[in-house]
Amino acid sequence: MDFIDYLDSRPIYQQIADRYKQLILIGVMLPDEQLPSVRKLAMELSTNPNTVQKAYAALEREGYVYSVKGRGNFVRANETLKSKKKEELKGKMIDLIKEIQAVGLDPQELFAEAMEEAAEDNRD
Amino acid sequence: MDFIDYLDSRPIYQQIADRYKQLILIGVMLPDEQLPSVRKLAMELSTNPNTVQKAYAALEREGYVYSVKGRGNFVRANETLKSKKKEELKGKMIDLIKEIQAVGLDPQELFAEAMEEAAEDNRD
Amino acid sequence: MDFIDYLDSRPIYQQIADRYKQLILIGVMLPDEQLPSVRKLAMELSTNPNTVQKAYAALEREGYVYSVKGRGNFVRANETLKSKKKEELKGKMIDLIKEIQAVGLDPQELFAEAMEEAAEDNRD
Amino acid sequence: MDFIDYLDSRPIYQQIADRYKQLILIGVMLPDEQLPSVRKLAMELSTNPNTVQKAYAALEREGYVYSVKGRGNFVRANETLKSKKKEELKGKMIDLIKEIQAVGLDPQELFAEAMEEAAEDNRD
DNA sequence: GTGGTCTAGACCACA
DNA sequence: GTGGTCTAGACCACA
Repeated sequence: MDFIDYLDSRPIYQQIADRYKQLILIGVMLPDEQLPSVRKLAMELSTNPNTVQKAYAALEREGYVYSVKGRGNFVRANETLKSKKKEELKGKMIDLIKEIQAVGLDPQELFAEAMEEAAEDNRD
Repeated sequence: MDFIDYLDSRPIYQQIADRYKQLILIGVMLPDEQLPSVRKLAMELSTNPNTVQKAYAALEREGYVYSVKGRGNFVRANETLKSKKKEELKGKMIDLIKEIQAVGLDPQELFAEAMEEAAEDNRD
Repeated sequence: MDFIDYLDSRPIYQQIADRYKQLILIGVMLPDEQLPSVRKLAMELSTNPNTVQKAYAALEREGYVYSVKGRGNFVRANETLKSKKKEELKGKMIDLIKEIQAVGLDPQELFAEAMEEAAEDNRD
Repeated sequence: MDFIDYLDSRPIYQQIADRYKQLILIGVMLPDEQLPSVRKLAMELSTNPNTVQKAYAALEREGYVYSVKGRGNFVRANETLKSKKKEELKGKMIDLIKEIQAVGLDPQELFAEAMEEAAEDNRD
């Protein structure tokens, strides 16, 4: 259950937030389901409560969860979340496409090759 | 000629390195051509010489330039550079594809939409 | 009858107190009418009795109800209540007006626009 | 220059952020002007650098400043900021209007009285 | 020097 | 018990 990767260049609070975004978007965590308490998750991940707090604050700010004082953090009904995440990912894809074009390569070809390799990785 | 964008989230040394990588890959800078001296470029960009030094070090480490003590930095023959850059970009693309799949979206569809929007941006 | 909104940023005890203030001010609850017991209301709202207790204490402190030991909580005669609430709201309005002026906007114009939008919301 | 008010119910980081929002919106701080460094402002306000950091992070997230690693935080060109702030304030005004209507008072009348009193306060 | 992240630990409001 | 804020102090990347 330990999903912190110290080799990952993303800061810890970001990894935690990203992980929960994913769990919410794919429906593993359902609306109004409670997230682990700040302290409990900090213990489980052997990290500092402040770090978890920072992750939860980001999740609330971006509309993934709502926080009730004295009760805990809960998953928000995710009406628009998926399309928001899609826009975010599309933005990343556009940036990458431009970077590819900037050095004179063909995005379509590179995408196709990457899809193949990604499929191979998944088979492992 | 000022190619530093302070609104860009990449650190400055990274922006400088990326810019020269691009110039070399697309052939604007030719093999054995000399890069501006650290001091001169630092002046031109009104940035810290340490920063330019760091960018040049990165370029050398990644094989884009070679450095001659007391003479300066020069563009390497770019035989294998292009394929190396391609691998780097493919790696990024694979990561992004996995992120897209992780939230249950279709990479092919998202790529197609991103290509359209990137084309629109270029028309501006 | 459940008037707690977990998406509301106000703490729960505050929401309960505000709700009763409103019921009393508009005359739905009449002078000397008894409020539900702490336990009963806590059950109805599936919340903590401490929370209801805190709401009732606030109502008493602000003069909306009086408490009789061993009997319960009762609505106070609302002679001056309405004008007190009005002063409270006017205080909030003054703060908001000052905040609007502090950034160089026109309170009158903003108020007019807000009134229109509030009317639209009510039509829903 | 000390703009922290310990009697204010807003948290310190919020007060700092609000103060700079105001300075930027009314044009006291101009685009690309540098904010005091995190450490320096913390010293000036006798508060903790983390608290200032939190305020600056909020300002960046909301588009008021941009942050350059190793250089500092700078005011962003405020094209859309003013209209964003206006919407924020209008939202507050709408909430307040609804609260006024909920207890059967007349928002227009209360607004007029508040304007008068706000004017008196300013004369002090 | 600059900003950003993190730990350890305290304290408060709230349920 | 819960979340939120804050202090003190360390450490890292970057300019």
